[in-house]
Amino acid sequence: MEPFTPRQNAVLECALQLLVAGGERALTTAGLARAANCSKESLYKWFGDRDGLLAAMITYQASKVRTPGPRESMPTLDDFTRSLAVFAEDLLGVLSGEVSLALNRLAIGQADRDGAELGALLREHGRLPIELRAKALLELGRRHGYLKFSDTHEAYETLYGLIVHDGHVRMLLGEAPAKVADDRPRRARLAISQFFRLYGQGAQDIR
Amino acid sequence: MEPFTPRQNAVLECALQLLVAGGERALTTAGLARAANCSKESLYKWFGDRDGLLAAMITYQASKVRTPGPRESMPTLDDFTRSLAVFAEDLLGVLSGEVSLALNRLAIGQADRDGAELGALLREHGRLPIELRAKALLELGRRHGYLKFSDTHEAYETLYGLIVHDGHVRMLLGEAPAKVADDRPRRARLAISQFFRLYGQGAQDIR
DNA sequence: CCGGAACCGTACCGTACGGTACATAGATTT
DNA sequence: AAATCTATGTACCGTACGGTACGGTTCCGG
Repeated sequence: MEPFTPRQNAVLECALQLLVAGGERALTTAGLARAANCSKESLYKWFGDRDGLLAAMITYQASKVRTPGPRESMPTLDDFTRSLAVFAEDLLGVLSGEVSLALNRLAIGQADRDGAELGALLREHGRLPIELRAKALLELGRRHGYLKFSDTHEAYETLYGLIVHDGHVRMLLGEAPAKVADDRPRRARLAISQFFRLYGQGAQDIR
Repeated sequence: MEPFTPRQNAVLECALQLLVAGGERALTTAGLARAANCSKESLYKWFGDRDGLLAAMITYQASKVRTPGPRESMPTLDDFTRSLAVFAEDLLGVLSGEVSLALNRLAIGQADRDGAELGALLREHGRLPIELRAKALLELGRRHGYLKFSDTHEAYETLYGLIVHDGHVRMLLGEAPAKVADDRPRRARLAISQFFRLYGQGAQDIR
């Protein structure tokens, strides 16, 4: 939708860097102009507004992350399980990333102003792609008879909860990501194992 | 140390109200002084600092919430299940409360400054009591033979994930609590049902 | 009745930041 | 070569807010 120019991308990258380093308070228009060797006037010309800049940062960051669609070949149950584990580790990796945390903090800190525009943006560009990818994966598993569920969304939310627990909020509150996302593979394996016990073939559907 | 005087409590209550209504930006010292009919000088005398005020707000709010210890009588499995469901609904209720959301947003918004003091405070006074209560409940269930697990913390985190999913972050990002905590009892029942399938008696422990 | 402590209301100060204006320098077009 | 467009850097403005100072008032103990 808004492919920025390379120059603008560089400025946005710089802005993300500032945000990660010092939080929102460190991201001032003057500071960004100085750090990125551009003028404040250009900032306002390009992004219109400080809020516009923040929004642009989110869409820019989202444009960097690509969510690989599931490879269609999914022959064995073992492959499918591995795919789920990869998803789980990816999810934990993304959520514990510095930039992700900084942007989420930013959006949450502004969730009261103007209808939570940034929050909506973050949900749409950040969470939705992940959600769609996971749901596609789940339904693929169901098609192959590895999973059994009637409500895809419910299954997805359960999977998310089993993987993340309350780790995301704890990290957002300042807990060290290392402490939360520690031993990511183990945690991913456990979550997937639990998920299979709830939704795997052979488990009766919940009602 | 922090039993505040009634007058100070009233001021803190007023501050919470301002925070809920308009977010952090609406919570200015001058505005609070005006709304609470007190002087800025008193604010600084009592709380030392704006950050001190924010910290006081958190401890004050925490002091209002009491977590009932589990009643020791827990004869039947049905009673225990009901207790778990009550915990689940309580948890969803607390997390979707206006004041809780506002304070979490506040702490997250400041999670970059001075070692995330507010975040630590929130974890200690807000989440820890809930965690302890839940763990006590879980271990009570294990003592009665209703549950089977080796790692209490792991079981607790799983329970938390099954109940909350990513609803907390979504609400923090501005999604309507009604949309997330909608149909709380159904969601609580589902989560407890799933939890029993993972950790209930008759389920082999995970390893 | 007196003196002091606590507190209110207001005024004030310094500063930081969002946003605008302008003067200058390269680059691109005509 | 002249003109135009774009971008930089600096200077500037208005405002909002954290923090402090001060005069006036109420309340309480002696």
